[in-house]
Amino acid sequence: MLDERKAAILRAVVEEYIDTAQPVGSSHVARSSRVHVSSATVRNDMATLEQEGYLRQPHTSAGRIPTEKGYRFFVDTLGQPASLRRNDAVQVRSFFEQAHGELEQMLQDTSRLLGDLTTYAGVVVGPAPTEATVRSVQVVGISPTTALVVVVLSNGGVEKHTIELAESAGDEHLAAATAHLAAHLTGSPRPRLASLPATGDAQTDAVCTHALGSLARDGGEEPDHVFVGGTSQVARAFDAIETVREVLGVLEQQYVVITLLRDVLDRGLQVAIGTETGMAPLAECALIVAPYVVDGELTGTIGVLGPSRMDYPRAMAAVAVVSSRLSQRLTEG
Amino acid sequence: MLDERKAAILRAVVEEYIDTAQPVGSSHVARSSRVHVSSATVRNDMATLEQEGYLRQPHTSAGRIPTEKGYRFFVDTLGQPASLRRNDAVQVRSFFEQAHGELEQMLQDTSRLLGDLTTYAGVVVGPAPTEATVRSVQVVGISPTTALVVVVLSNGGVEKHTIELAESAGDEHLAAATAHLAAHLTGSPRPRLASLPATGDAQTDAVCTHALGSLARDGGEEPDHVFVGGTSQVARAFDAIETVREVLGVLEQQYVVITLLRDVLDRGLQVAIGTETGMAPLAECALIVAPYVVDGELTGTIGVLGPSRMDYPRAMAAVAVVSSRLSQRLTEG
DNA sequence: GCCTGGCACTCGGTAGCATCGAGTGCCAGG
DNA sequence: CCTGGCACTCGATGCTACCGAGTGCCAGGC
Repeated sequence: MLDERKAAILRAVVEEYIDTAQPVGSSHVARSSRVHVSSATVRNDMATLEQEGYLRQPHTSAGRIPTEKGYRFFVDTLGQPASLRRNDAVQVRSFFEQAHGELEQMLQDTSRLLGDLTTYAGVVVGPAPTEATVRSVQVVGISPTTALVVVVLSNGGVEKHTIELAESAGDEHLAAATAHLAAHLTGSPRPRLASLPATGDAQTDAVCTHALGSLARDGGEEPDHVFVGGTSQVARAFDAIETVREVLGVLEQQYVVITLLRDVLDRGLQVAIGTETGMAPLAECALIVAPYVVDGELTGTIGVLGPSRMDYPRAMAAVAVVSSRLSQRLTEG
Repeated sequence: MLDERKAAILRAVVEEYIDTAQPVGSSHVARSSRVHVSSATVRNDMATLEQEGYLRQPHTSAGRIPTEKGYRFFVDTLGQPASLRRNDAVQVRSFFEQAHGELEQMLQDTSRLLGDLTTYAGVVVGPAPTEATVRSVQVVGISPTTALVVVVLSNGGVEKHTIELAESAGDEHLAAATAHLAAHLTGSPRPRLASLPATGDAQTDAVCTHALGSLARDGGEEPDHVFVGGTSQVARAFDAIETVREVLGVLEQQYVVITLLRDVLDRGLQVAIGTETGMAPLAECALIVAPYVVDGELTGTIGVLGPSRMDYPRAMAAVAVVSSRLSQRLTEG
């Protein structure tokens, strides 16, 4: 479609623009080592590239800026994926070596790691709790009339739900309920809506009903956890404060972020540029996503959100490495 | 200290500046209904107020802007606390009526509520886990060589820690460890570093040691949870993008945020203005804090971070109401 | 003695204008 | 088909003039 020289010129423009954020003129490209033709020739080719929609001019007598199509071409023809810089690789390694503690905390930290590596915003969507099976159920009394239902899932996730008991239930009822729930739920998928056979004891049954109800209610609609790290990077990545506002506004809406990442991934994309994200406020952004996998099962998504003039090779390398290391870390336990 | 008229003028300047973000001239103040003197008189008083450090001029021949001392005076003489607007009150009420589910999720949502109410950034510091006593301990096997230690605390918090077992321990050992740990830890404060008497079974002891070690390690240094809502509001509150970057940078550092709120509260302040926060990047900010209380015990802190020209009455009302409703909600279970 | 109207002065912001230069499109020649 | 050359465009920069909101100060009046 594009001959070799035009492709090289386009690539040079994209790279230069990513680097400087300034419209790129023909002489810059001509001087760049890759192309050995005069600036006049570059001008002609650039005019063609503009006609074909890869470049655009902010105004006459200014240099060129890549369009979405231009970035898309650049990304699609990147050749073999870049590897991380040495420093970044060290940072990733040491992060995962010392990562420990709660899953949520680790995912939160991972989003921050992504932000640090790329200087854009890092996003991590937690494992979907509904896909795991129940490993353990326990009802713990907190006060005379409240109890906590703690459910441990096979993927290492823990859910807790506060339930209120109309009349104070004794410890023996809680214990009976724990046993009853454990007997019927362990090994099955996380319940959304279900009922259990009666135990014969009214109080115990009441506790079980409350517990199940709370599991179904909260879990059914409860969104997956989303962690966003490096929001201040967003303010650094854009000059226009209005853009910063819009992007931060999007990142604040957990549900939107989840949907966004899912959609992009579902369309089989690794990179979504500008309108490809499907969100108007992200017109000047690009999003890089990758799934992560626990025990061979696709569980969550990570991503990086930056300006469309982001350093794609570097960001893609970072996302790839982090998703693979995260999968590995979560799989091994 | 300040005679009645000067105080009124100062208040008028502060209010006008909060409203318009423009330096306030003497004629504006004179026209404002509160003061019935000529602009010349106002000018004289404003000159005095400037000498005494309550106001400053961005440059000669411009209006006046409040200094930190000016804001401080304004806040200190606010009289009886404002109450929420009708809409806001409704929003708070409905929020706490439908609040349910996990504690973390609720605190997260609360930070967002604070952001929405005030149009600044809302901050919630979770209950300190170390102050609670252990209600229940359970060891659950996840894979042959990994297990999850789940600890339920008396304040409704749940901690989980992944531990890796050198050699695969059978379910019976996990059960024995659960029983052993439960027997010795239930009712005591969350362990930081402790050892248990041996059970006589080597494998069970190994599990217990791992579990305790992980509790001590992760919990000891693990910071409290911090939730920040409404970061995009920060971008709306300041014109200078550089300020936005700095403030967002601060809000990203969980540890810094915790320390900040604690410090302010420890100094007995309800409002910290500019340098009173003790943080250079927050020179143009103001912070409103309030503790919240569960079962009569001081557990966490909420706050609002905005520009020093924030709408203090409104923000203070929001923080007061939310902290009280949150306390109530958490106390009743 | 304090307030007020009046007046000269300051100085940031805006508009108009000339200049500069990076960049373009196009053309004729090798 | 590439290239050097040339006329042209137009945002950015710098300068000047001007406007007006705002100030400080002073003299007069209640």
